[in-house]
Amino acid sequence: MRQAGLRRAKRSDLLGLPVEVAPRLLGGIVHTVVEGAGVSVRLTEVEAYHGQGTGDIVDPGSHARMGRTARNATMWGEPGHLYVYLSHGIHSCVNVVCGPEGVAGGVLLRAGEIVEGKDAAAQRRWGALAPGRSTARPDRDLARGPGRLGEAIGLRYPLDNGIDAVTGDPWHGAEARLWLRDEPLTDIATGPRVGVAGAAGTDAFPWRFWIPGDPTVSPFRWGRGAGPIVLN
DNA sequence: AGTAAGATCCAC
DNA sequence: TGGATCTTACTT
Repeated sequence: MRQAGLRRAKRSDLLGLPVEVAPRLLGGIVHTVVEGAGVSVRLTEVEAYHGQGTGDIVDPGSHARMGRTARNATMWGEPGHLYVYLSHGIHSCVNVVCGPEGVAGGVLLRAGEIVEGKDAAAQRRWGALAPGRSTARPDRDLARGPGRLGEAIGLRYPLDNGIDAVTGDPWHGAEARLWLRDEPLTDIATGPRVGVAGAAGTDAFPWRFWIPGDPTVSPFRWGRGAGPIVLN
């Protein structure tokens, strides 16, 4: 795969704080080959997550906020690997690990546009079109949301957790490669993270980054039971 | 050992 | 708006 204006990510590209790395991933591409099917997604929405000891303040919305555990171990490892976790018992969500080894951090891939392998992605997402469903789902929904993106590119918890997206080395029969823009985007929107409880999901942590106006960006919804925090 | 909540999605 | 579905982490 060769894309104009893009280059393969180097591990050093991902050494910084997640909140600094996240916007540089926008417009980049994650390419996977899983069970023989290649799919590429152009990233349009991401979120930064730190950890205990990462940056000036602890990120209360991070899986790594309490320190290293078996679950979040990948977040503490070498940058450029993918931290894949199970959300709500159903969805495999994907992060690009960043920060130096020994420091927790990652960027959640929240949404993107499938630019290669749409048929394979649609098969994974929806299978054969269900009888009685007359209209095909729009391409924009293939990877519009972190659970949908993970399913579209075929990465699964726990099998693919830890796969290296810098080298692209095979990992349990799958491969993943990360491409970055030669020139990072400059027109980027930021705001509070989606589905994150408490102060971590407010403007106190404007760590969601997206490409303004892109139709594949997920719709913003306040977390369940939460609402906008109105300051006096 | 029991339980509550979770970086979500979909249909009603 | 609520149910699915299961892992993790915290409580007893």
